[in-house]
Amino acid sequence: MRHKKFPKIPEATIKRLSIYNRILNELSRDGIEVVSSARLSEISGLNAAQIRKDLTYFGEFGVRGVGYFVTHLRDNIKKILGINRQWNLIIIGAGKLGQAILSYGNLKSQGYNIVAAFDNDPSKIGTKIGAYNTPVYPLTKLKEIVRKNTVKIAILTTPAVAAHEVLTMLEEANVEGVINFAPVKLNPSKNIKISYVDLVTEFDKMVFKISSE
Amino acid sequence: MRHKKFPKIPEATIKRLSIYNRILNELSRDGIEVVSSARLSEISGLNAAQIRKDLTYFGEFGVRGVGYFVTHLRDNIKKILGINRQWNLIIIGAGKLGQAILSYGNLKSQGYNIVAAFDNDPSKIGTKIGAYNTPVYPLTKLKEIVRKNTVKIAILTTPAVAAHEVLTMLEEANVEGVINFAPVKLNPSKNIKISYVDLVTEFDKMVFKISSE
DNA sequence: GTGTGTGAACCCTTTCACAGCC
DNA sequence: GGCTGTGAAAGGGTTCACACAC
Repeated sequence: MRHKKFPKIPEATIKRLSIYNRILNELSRDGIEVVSSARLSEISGLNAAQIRKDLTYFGEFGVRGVGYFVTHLRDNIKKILGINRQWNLIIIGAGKLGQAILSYGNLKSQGYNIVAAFDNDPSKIGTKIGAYNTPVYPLTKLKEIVRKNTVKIAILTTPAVAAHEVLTMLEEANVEGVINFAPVKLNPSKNIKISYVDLVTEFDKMVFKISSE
Repeated sequence: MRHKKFPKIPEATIKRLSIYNRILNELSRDGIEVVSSARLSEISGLNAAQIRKDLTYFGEFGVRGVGYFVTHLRDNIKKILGINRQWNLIIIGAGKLGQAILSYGNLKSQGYNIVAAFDNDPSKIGTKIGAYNTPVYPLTKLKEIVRKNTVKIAILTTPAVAAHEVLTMLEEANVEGVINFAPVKLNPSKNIKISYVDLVTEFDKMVFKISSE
């Protein structure tokens, strides 16, 4: 309900806000207090007008003739994205990719807290894995742990064949969003958000770029 | 040089070709010989007209009133993308994420062969890591191994601070493309292709979607 | 009849150019 | 003077609708 007052925000704008947030964090760490859209353009490689337009979808954060105050803008972007607080996540599939994500410090430092991993491999259940010793549970515990930790987002790193079955369980547990690393289109029955991270297509795109010139 | 005869192909079309390839592989495995754009639309969730338009950028692969012959179309897409052969890759950064990619069977099965990993951690150098026992070398060996294996694509999974330094070395070794998992914009000096895989932005986008309704 | 191939229409996003404000 | 905010223009990509081929 919160942002429906902002109509028609391009998907790409959201992605760029996330990038601005990262850059502003770095500028803030370096003690820089004010930044212009021209400077942000240099750092990000994005068009300066685009940066200004992205920001004005959500308000007027800049000062004419001056620029943007770094921490003020950063804090506002965090609020807009909804990342001005911790998010509890779970991960389904404790294979290699799952373990890599569990150990990925950049998520932790951005407020993403993976509270549990799920797998059906009996040799994994009951152990703690990854850099932050995340406990591994069987999928029968899914509903309970989602409720206890108010988990809204699940990361799916199972093999493709298992993905749909897991999706049904996630829907039953009232998870609201799934970040899907399995190379299959998911067909959610409920109003659940799905996003796709597809590594093979990234490699294929790179091969095309290289091969086509 | 090969595809410059095809003018102005949307970036998104290339990504979809990769998806069509995956779906056609599955259809082929299931013994299905002919498929219509309507059926591909059901499977992929993409608009049928879009699918037809994507394909006609590169030729006329279909038969009116019939559809597309699965293996014929699949083989043509592979040729268009340049994935009708093996590609030797290297990975820089033998941390958790690097190891996960090294062990990711979907890349292997699509003809991506990671021949070596590079890291500066002395305790890793000389060992073999991941599901396919990939050898780990110091970065001083980069040029030699790239040349010996005709490597054109590198995967970058170092921490952000190291990324630029590594990029320079990759340029000197005449690598043509970099798939960058480090959360920094790279500024290549030579004509090297860079693509970005940014996990944190994916999570931020999902949080926005969930928070904004 | 059926399903592709495709110009035209539509829609969305980016970029320009400058008015407006510090 | 300098930099933001923003209508207007340009640019790209998607979808429609139907002619055309089997």
